[in-house]
Parts: sequence; C-alpha cells; structure tokens
Amino acid sequence: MTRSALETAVVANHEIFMQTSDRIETVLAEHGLTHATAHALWAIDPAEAPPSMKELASRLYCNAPNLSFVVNQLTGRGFVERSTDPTDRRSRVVALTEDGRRVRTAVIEATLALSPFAQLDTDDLLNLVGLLGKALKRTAGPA
Amino acid sequence: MTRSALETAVVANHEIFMQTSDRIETVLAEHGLTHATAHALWAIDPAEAPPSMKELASRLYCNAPNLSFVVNQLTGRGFVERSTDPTDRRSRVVALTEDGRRVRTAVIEATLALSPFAQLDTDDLLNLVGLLGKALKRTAGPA
DNA sequence: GCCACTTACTTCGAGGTTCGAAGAAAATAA
DNA sequence: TTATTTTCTTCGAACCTCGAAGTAAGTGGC
Repeated sequence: MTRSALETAVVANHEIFMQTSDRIETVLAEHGLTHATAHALWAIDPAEAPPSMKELASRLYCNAPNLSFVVNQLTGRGFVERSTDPTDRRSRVVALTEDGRRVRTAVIEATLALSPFAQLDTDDLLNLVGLLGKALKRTAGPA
Repeated sequence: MTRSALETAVVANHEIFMQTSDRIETVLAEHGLTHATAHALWAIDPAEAPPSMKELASRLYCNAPNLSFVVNQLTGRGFVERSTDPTDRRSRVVALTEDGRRVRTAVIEATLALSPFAQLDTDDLLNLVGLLGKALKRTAGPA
C-alpha cells in the first residue's frame, strides 16, 4: 500500500518546517537568538497592540513559566520590554524595542529568503496560501 | 504594507506544524514517547532497509550525539534495535521491533487524524501535495 | 468594606533535550 | 604497518520545558 495524500502532505509540511529551522540557525545565532526566542519575537507584531504574556503563551503553544523564561532572555538582549497593563494590573504586556523591531524584521526576511517556499512563483504561492488557510480555518474554532 | 503571500505561507506552515505537535502530545505520552523520539520512530520506514545512525541523523536534522541519546531511549522502550552493519562494521543500523512497528503505525494514524490537513477534501489534498512537493524538489539539491 | 475566590504572572527545582569536545573502533590508503 | 578518515558513543555544559508553589491584583457575595 502506498502512502496516502494526507500522510504525504503532513510529512512534507514537517519537512519544510525542519529545513527552514535548520537553515536559519546561523542567522539567529548572529543576532543572539535561539529558535524559542526568535519565535517569540516573530509573534509580536509591532503593528498591533502589544500582547499580554497570556496571549503570547497561547500563540507559542507554551505555558506561562516557559514564556517567562523566554521573555527574560529577550529582555536581557534588549529586544522587548515588559510593562504593566494599565487596564488590568495583573497583566504584563510585552512590547518590542526599536532594536527588537529591527532584529525581528531581519529574522523574518532571512527566513523568507531561505524557506523552500521562496522557490514557488506567485500563482503557486497564492494557491498554497489558500489551501493552508483553508486547513487552518476549519480547525480554528473560537475557543 | 500588508503581509506578502510568502510570509503568510511560511507562518501558516509553522502554525500547522505547531498545532499538530500540540494535539498529538497526549497520544505520544500514552506510548511513552516525546516529540523527539516519535519523530525518530516515524523516520524509520519498516518497508525500507534499516537506516544507519548517520542516515537517521540527517533525516532528523540533528547531530550524532543527540541521535545516540534518542535511540537509547527508543531502545529502552523496546521500539528499536541496534545492530552492526555487516558491510561496514563502523556503522550501526537501527531497525524497528514488532512493538516499534505497531506504535509507529498508531502514532502516524493519530497524527493524520489530528492534523489540520485532515479537513481538506481529496482534490485540495492532491493540489497541496503537488505544491509542497514542488517547493521541496527545487531545494533538495543532491549534496 | 471585608473575605473568599479566581486570574495573571513569576520563581524554583527537576527533568528532558541539544550540542561541542574527546575518545573508541573500524575502514581506507600510502 | 602506520597515518588518516569515518562512524558512533560518552561526557559535560547549556538550554528548554514544565509542574508546584507563591505573589499581586481583579471579582463577586455579603
């Protein structure tokens, strides 16, 4: 029996992720980042309101203690700053510094350049984005 | 400026991988596996000749010491067996045990069932497989 | 206002994972 | 035979992740 289309897709998605992670390692190291810290940095969109720790942990699929550890490292590097949310003083919001914005942009650009997806032409990319979005949409159930 | 199709695709690829990893955690734990050991188990196809440690490390994008550690765990669980390659006695080949084959199948089935891709219909899946394969093919350069 | 409860986060300590360096064993080549 | 290369393992350090416990702040009942 030959491998199903579903299995092939899952394996290919995994493989593309692993290849991308592997290739950006050098770039991350140049900025003093690891995969965990780079992922967190990426997840903070400077165009949006700074997320709380809780929100960020959910985006990264990690728990609160782990996120505290990661954000401490980013703070130490001067890439993010914590502050207390004035509307709920239990919450800490995490905002990019100017350095953080710069490094985040550099990491994203390097990742896009090294991704296997960079080889696809515009039509294929749009097609792909549609399919990946469809897969994610169906399972995103609002809470 | 809005996000490019390339960036959207890369983010979606990452997100699908994270969601899948997150969802199979319970199943892996039931079999005494972690992500690292499950990935290694998956990478050993019982239909092919057992890979050497070197070959397996390359598939997993990890280095030799790390793979030794992971294979030790799988060996402890009784899922794989090491033996010396008779054609090159420096090499150790890693083969699935009967238990290993059974658990590998269970892990793959659970993963496929929980993957966001499971929501796509056959046409979309075939289309997706074509696009992912295209992205991988162009960058696979033979060493 | 006071008290119990819940929520958001941090610290701590343990365990899991990854990796570079060094070393053992076997193949290769001169 | 001897030097070199290849494959793998062990060791030790650093990093990552998580459960448990603790702190601070919001919420609701009275």
